[in-house]
Amino acid sequence: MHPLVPWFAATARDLPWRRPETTPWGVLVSEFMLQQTPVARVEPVWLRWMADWPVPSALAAASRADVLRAWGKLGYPRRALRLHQAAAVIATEHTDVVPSDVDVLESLPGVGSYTARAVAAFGYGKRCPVVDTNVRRVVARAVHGRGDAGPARARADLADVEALLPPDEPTAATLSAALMELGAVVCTARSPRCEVCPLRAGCAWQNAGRPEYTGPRKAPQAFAGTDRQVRGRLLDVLRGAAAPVEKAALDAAWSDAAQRDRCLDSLLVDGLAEQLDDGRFALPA
DNA sequence: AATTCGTGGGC
DNA sequence: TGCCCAAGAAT
Repeated sequence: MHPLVPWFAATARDLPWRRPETTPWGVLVSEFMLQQTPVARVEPVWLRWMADWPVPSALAAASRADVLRAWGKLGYPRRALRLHQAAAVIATEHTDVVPSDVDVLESLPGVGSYTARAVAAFGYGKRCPVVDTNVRRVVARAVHGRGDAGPARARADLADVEALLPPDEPTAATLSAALMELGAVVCTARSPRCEVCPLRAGCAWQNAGRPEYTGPRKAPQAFAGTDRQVRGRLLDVLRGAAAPVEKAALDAAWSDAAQRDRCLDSLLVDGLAEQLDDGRFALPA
Protein backbone atom coordinates (compact mmCIF):
# COMPACT_ATOMS: atom_id res chain seq x y z
CA MET A 1 0.00 0.00 0.00
CA HIS A 2 2.98 2.30 0.31
CA PRO A 3 2.77 3.45 -3.33
CA LEU A 4 -0.27 5.43 -2.24
CA VAL A 5 1.76 7.87 -0.17
CA PRO A 6 3.78 9.42 -3.02
CA TRP A 7 0.76 9.12 -5.30
CA PHE A 8 -1.28 11.15 -2.84
CA ALA A 9 1.45 13.75 -2.47
CA ALA A 10 1.57 14.18 -6.23
CA THR A 11 -2.11 14.08 -7.18
CA ALA A 12 -4.32 14.87 -4.17
CA ARG A 13 -7.07 17.40 -4.78
CA ASP A 14 -6.49 20.78 -3.16
CA LEU A 15 -9.53 20.73 -0.87
CA PRO A 16 -9.77 23.66 1.54
CA TRP A 17 -10.08 21.48 4.64
CA ARG A 18 -6.83 19.74 3.70
CA ARG A 19 -4.75 22.88 3.80
CA PRO A 20 -2.14 23.01 6.57
CA GLU A 21 -3.77 25.94 8.34
CA THR A 22 -7.05 24.04 8.80
CA THR A 23 -7.83 23.41 12.46
CA PRO A 24 -9.33 20.21 13.90
CA TRP A 25 -12.57 22.17 14.13
CA GLY A 26 -12.41 22.78 10.40
CA VAL A 27 -11.84 19.08 9.85
CA LEU A 28 -14.79 18.20 12.07
CA VAL A 29 -17.05 20.61 10.17
CA SER A 30 -15.94 19.16 6.85
CA GLU A 31 -16.61 15.61 8.00
CA PHE A 32 -20.13 16.46 9.12
CA MET A 33 -20.86 18.08 5.78
CA LEU A 34 -19.31 15.23 3.81
CA GLN A 35 -21.52 12.59 5.39
CA GLN A 36 -23.39 11.43 2.29
CA THR A 37 -22.82 14.70 0.42
CA PRO A 38 -20.36 15.12 -2.50
CA VAL A 39 -17.24 17.26 -2.14
CA ALA A 40 -18.24 19.75 -4.82
CA ARG A 41 -21.36 20.80 -2.96
CA VAL A 42 -19.64 20.99 0.41
CA GLU A 43 -16.77 23.24 -0.58
CA PRO A 44 -18.51 26.65 -0.82
CA VAL A 45 -20.63 26.01 2.24
CA TRP A 46 -17.61 24.99 4.30
CA LEU A 47 -15.71 28.15 3.33
CA ARG A 48 -18.51 30.46 4.42
CA TRP A 49 -19.18 28.39 7.53
CA MET A 50 -15.58 28.64 8.72
CA ALA A 51 -15.50 32.37 8.03
CA ASP A 52 -18.63 32.88 10.11
CA TRP A 53 -17.88 30.38 12.86
CA PRO A 54 -14.11 29.80 13.11
CA VAL A 55 -14.32 28.12 16.54
CA PRO A 56 -16.90 25.83 18.17
CA SER A 57 -18.11 28.47 20.63
CA ALA A 58 -18.93 30.80 17.75
CA LEU A 59 -21.21 28.23 16.18
CA ALA A 60 -22.71 27.35 19.55
CA ALA A 61 -23.71 31.01 19.97
CA ALA A 62 -25.59 31.08 16.66
CA SER A 63 -29.32 30.40 16.38
CA ARG A 64 -30.56 27.16 14.89
CA ALA A 65 -32.26 29.20 12.18
CA ASP A 66 -28.95 30.76 11.16
CA VAL A 67 -27.28 27.37 11.25
CA LEU A 68 -29.96 25.77 9.08
CA ARG A 69 -29.82 28.61 6.57
CA ALA A 70 -26.05 28.36 6.36
CA TRP A 71 -26.38 24.61 5.85
CA GLY A 72 -28.50 25.44 2.84
CA LYS A 73 -29.28 22.53 0.57
CA LEU A 74 -26.54 20.14 1.62
CA GLY A 75 -29.26 17.71 2.63
CA TYR A 76 -29.96 15.74 5.79
CA PRO A 77 -30.35 18.96 7.83
CA ARG A 78 -30.38 17.04 11.10
CA ARG A 79 -26.63 16.93 10.60
CA ALA A 80 -26.55 20.70 10.98
CA LEU A 81 -28.40 20.47 14.27
CA ARG A 82 -26.09 17.77 15.54
CA LEU A 83 -23.03 19.79 14.56
CA HIS A 84 -24.54 22.73 16.43
CA GLN A 85 -25.04 20.51 19.48
CA ALA A 86 -21.55 19.05 19.21
CA ALA A 87 -20.12 22.58 19.09
CA ALA A 88 -21.93 23.44 22.30
CA VAL A 89 -20.52 20.37 24.05
CA ILE A 90 -17.01 21.16 22.82
CA ALA A 91 -17.31 24.78 23.91
CA THR A 92 -18.66 24.08 27.38
CA GLU A 93 -17.07 20.76 28.30
CA HIS A 94 -13.82 20.77 26.34
CA THR A 95 -12.71 24.41 26.62
CA ASP A 96 -13.50 25.01 22.97
CA VAL A 97 -10.94 22.42 21.90
CA VAL A 98 -12.05 19.60 19.59
CA PRO A 99 -11.22 16.30 21.33
CA SER A 100 -8.51 14.13 19.81
CA ASP A 101 -9.52 10.88 21.49
CA VAL A 102 -11.67 8.63 19.32
CA ASP A 103 -13.94 7.51 22.16
CA VAL A 104 -14.54 11.06 23.33
CA LEU A 105 -15.22 12.16 19.77
CA GLU A 106 -17.71 9.33 19.28
CA SER A 107 -19.67 10.52 22.29
CA LEU A 108 -20.45 13.79 20.51
CA PRO A 109 -23.83 14.17 18.77
CA GLY A 110 -23.65 13.19 15.12
CA VAL A 111 -20.14 11.75 15.42
CA GLY A 112 -19.94 8.05 14.65
CA SER A 113 -17.08 5.67 14.02
CA TYR A 114 -16.06 7.21 10.70
CA THR A 115 -16.17 10.88 11.70
CA ALA A 116 -14.37 10.29 15.00
CA ARG A 117 -11.52 8.51 13.27
CA ALA A 118 -11.33 11.03 10.47
CA VAL A 119 -10.89 13.86 12.98
CA ALA A 120 -8.22 11.92 14.88
CA ALA A 121 -6.33 11.14 11.68
CA PHE A 122 -6.79 14.30 9.59
CA GLY A 123 -7.18 16.82 12.38
CA TYR A 124 -4.53 15.45 14.72
CA GLY A 125 -2.31 13.30 12.51
CA LYS A 126 -3.00 10.15 14.49
CA ARG A 127 -2.44 6.60 13.34
CA CYS A 128 -6.03 5.51 13.29
CA PRO A 129 -7.92 3.38 10.77
CA VAL A 130 -10.54 5.44 8.95
CA VAL A 131 -13.23 3.40 7.24
CA ASP A 132 -15.70 4.98 4.88
CA THR A 133 -17.44 3.74 1.77
CA ASN A 134 -14.40 4.58 -0.39
CA VAL A 135 -11.96 2.73 1.83
CA ARG A 136 -14.22 -0.30 2.04
CA ARG A 137 -14.39 -0.47 -1.74
CA VAL A 138 -10.60 -0.08 -2.16
CA VAL A 139 -9.92 -2.80 0.39
CA ALA A 140 -12.54 -5.11 -1.10
CA ARG A 141 -10.85 -4.85 -4.47
CA ALA A 142 -7.13 -4.40 -3.81
CA VAL A 143 -6.92 -6.77 -0.84
CA HIS A 144 -9.78 -9.24 -1.19
CA GLY A 145 -10.17 -9.30 -4.96
CA ARG A 146 -13.89 -8.61 -4.87
CA GLY A 147 -15.59 -6.20 -7.23
CA ASP A 148 -17.20 -4.25 -4.41
CA ALA A 149 -17.56 -4.16 -0.67
CA GLY A 150 -20.44 -6.15 0.72
CA PRO A 151 -22.39 -5.07 3.78
CA ALA A 152 -20.29 -3.26 6.39
CA ARG A 153 -18.74 -5.32 9.17
CA ALA A 154 -17.42 -2.78 11.61
CA ARG A 155 -14.79 -4.81 13.41
CA ALA A 156 -13.47 -6.72 10.41
CA ASP A 157 -13.36 -3.57 8.27
CA LEU A 158 -11.35 -1.73 10.91
CA ALA A 159 -8.96 -4.66 11.25
CA ASP A 160 -8.44 -4.78 7.48
CA VAL A 161 -7.42 -1.14 7.38
CA GLU A 162 -5.42 -1.28 10.59
CA ALA A 163 -3.27 -3.96 8.98
CA LEU A 164 -2.43 -1.60 6.12
CA LEU A 165 -1.23 1.32 8.23
CA PRO A 166 2.53 1.80 8.67
CA PRO A 167 3.85 2.34 12.21
CA ASP A 168 4.83 5.96 11.62
CA GLU A 169 1.97 8.23 12.74
CA PRO A 170 2.07 11.01 10.14
CA THR A 171 2.62 8.50 7.35
CA ALA A 172 -0.30 6.42 8.61
CA ALA A 173 -2.52 9.50 8.67
CA THR A 174 -1.50 10.36 5.12
CA LEU A 175 -2.20 6.81 3.99
CA SER A 176 -5.67 7.04 5.51
CA ALA A 177 -6.36 10.13 3.44
CA ALA A 178 -4.82 8.47 0.40
CA LEU A 179 -7.06 5.41 0.65
CA MET A 180 -10.12 7.64 0.65
CA GLU A 181 -8.79 9.74 -2.20
CA LEU A 182 -8.09 6.65 -4.29
CA GLY A 183 -11.63 5.42 -3.78
CA ALA A 184 -13.04 8.83 -4.59
CA VAL A 185 -11.15 9.57 -7.80
CA VAL A 186 -9.73 6.30 -9.18
CA CYS A 187 -11.23 3.21 -7.57
CA THR A 188 -14.76 4.48 -8.03
CA ALA A 189 -17.97 2.50 -7.74
CA ARG A 190 -18.75 2.75 -11.44
CA SER A 191 -16.09 2.82 -14.16
CA PRO A 192 -12.95 2.53 -12.02
CA ARG A 193 -9.91 4.06 -13.71
CA CYS A 194 -7.61 1.09 -13.27
CA GLU A 195 -5.28 2.36 -16.03
CA VAL A 196 -4.02 5.12 -13.76
CA CYS A 197 -4.23 3.27 -10.45
CA PRO A 198 -1.00 3.24 -8.42
CA LEU A 199 -2.03 -0.11 -6.92
CA ARG A 200 -2.69 -1.82 -10.21
CA ALA A 201 0.31 -4.16 -10.11
CA GLY A 202 -0.58 -5.57 -6.72
CA CYS A 203 -4.36 -5.31 -6.88
CA ALA A 204 -6.05 -8.63 -6.05
CA TRP A 205 -9.12 -7.71 -8.07
CA GLN A 206 -7.08 -6.73 -11.13
CA ASN A 207 -4.99 -9.89 -10.87
CA ALA A 208 -8.13 -12.01 -10.63
CA GLY A 209 -9.42 -10.54 -13.89
CA ARG A 210 -11.76 -8.04 -12.28
CA PRO A 211 -14.57 -10.49 -11.48
CA GLU A 212 -18.01 -8.99 -11.16
CA TYR A 213 -19.45 -8.41 -7.70
CA THR A 214 -21.75 -11.24 -6.68
CA GLY A 215 -22.69 -10.43 -3.07
CA PRO A 216 -25.95 -8.98 -1.81
CA ARG A 217 -27.07 -5.74 -3.44
CA LYS A 218 -28.13 -2.85 -1.27
CA ALA A 219 -31.80 -2.04 -1.65
CA PRO A 220 -32.27 0.95 -3.93
CA GLN A 221 -33.39 4.02 -2.05
CA ALA A 222 -36.64 5.54 -3.26
CA PHE A 223 -37.04 9.28 -2.99
CA ALA A 224 -39.92 10.61 -5.08
CA GLY A 225 -43.02 10.75 -2.96
CA THR A 226 -41.31 9.80 0.29
CA ASP A 227 -41.48 11.69 3.56
CA ARG A 228 -37.90 12.67 2.94
CA GLN A 229 -38.91 14.57 -0.16
CA VAL A 230 -41.85 16.20 1.59
CA ARG A 231 -39.77 17.27 4.56
CA GLY A 232 -37.27 18.76 2.16
CA ARG A 233 -39.99 20.76 0.42
CA LEU A 234 -41.38 22.07 3.69
CA LEU A 235 -38.00 23.01 5.07
CA ASP A 236 -37.15 24.75 1.82
CA VAL A 237 -40.15 27.02 2.31
CA LEU A 238 -39.04 27.88 5.84
CA ARG A 239 -35.42 28.44 4.81
CA GLY A 240 -36.45 30.79 2.05
CA ALA A 241 -38.86 32.85 4.11
CA ALA A 242 -37.66 36.11 5.63
CA ALA A 243 -40.47 35.99 8.20
CA PRO A 244 -42.60 33.26 9.79
CA VAL A 245 -45.09 31.79 7.32
CA GLU A 246 -48.77 30.89 7.53
CA LYS A 247 -49.66 27.24 7.28
CA ALA A 248 -51.11 27.95 3.84
CA ALA A 249 -47.60 28.57 2.54
CA LEU A 250 -46.60 25.10 3.67
CA ASP A 251 -49.80 23.55 2.33
CA ALA A 252 -48.81 24.79 -1.11
CA ALA A 253 -45.59 22.80 -0.97
CA TRP A 254 -47.23 19.33 -1.13
CA SER A 255 -50.69 18.23 -2.19
CA ASP A 256 -51.23 15.17 0.02
CA ALA A 257 -52.54 16.75 3.22
CA ALA A 258 -52.10 13.75 5.48
CA GLN A 259 -48.51 13.17 4.45
CA ARG A 260 -47.76 16.88 4.59
CA ASP A 261 -49.07 17.24 8.14
CA ARG A 262 -47.26 14.15 9.30
CA CYS A 263 -44.00 15.48 7.88
CA LEU A 264 -44.51 18.92 9.36
CA ASP A 265 -45.04 17.33 12.73
CA SER A 266 -41.88 15.28 12.35
CA LEU A 267 -39.93 18.45 11.55
CA LEU A 268 -41.25 20.03 14.74
CA VAL A 269 -40.29 16.93 16.72
CA ASP A 270 -36.81 16.96 15.21
CA GLY A 271 -36.30 20.61 16.09
CA LEU A 272 -35.99 21.59 12.45
CA ALA A 273 -39.06 23.84 12.61
CA GLU A 274 -41.19 25.51 15.22
CA GLN A 275 -44.68 26.91 15.55
CA LEU A 276 -45.12 30.35 17.05
CA ASP A 277 -47.91 31.35 19.45
CA ASP A 278 -49.78 33.01 16.60
CA GLY A 279 -49.84 29.70 14.71
CA ARG A 280 -47.27 30.57 12.07
CA PHE A 281 -44.24 28.40 11.32
CA ALA A 282 -40.53 29.21 11.12
CA LEU A 283 -37.07 27.77 11.45
CA PRO A 284 -36.29 27.28 15.15
CA ALA A 285 -34.86 30.27 17.00
C1' DA B 1 -30.10 -5.45 11.28
C1' DA B 2 -32.86 -2.92 8.37
C1' DT B 3 -34.73 1.82 7.79
C1' DT B 4 -34.84 6.48 7.79
C1' DC B 5 -33.02 10.82 6.84
C1' DG B 6 -32.05 15.44 1.47
C1' DT B 7 -30.24 16.80 -2.57
C1' DG B 8 -28.41 16.84 -7.02
C1' DG B 9 -25.13 15.31 -10.61
C1' DG B 10 -23.42 11.79 -13.88
C1' DC B 11 -24.01 8.24 -16.98
C1' DT C 1 -34.49 8.92 -18.83
C1' DG C 2 -34.31 6.74 -14.63
C1' DC C 3 -31.23 4.86 -11.65
C1' DC C 4 -27.18 4.89 -8.83
C1' DC C 5 -24.40 7.05 -5.99
C1' DA C 6 -22.06 10.57 -2.63
C1' DA C 7 -15.98 11.24 3.38
C1' DG C 8 -22.69 8.16 7.70
C1' DA C 9 -25.36 8.30 12.02
C1' DA C 10 -29.13 7.08 14.80
C1' DT C 11 -32.61 4.08 15.97
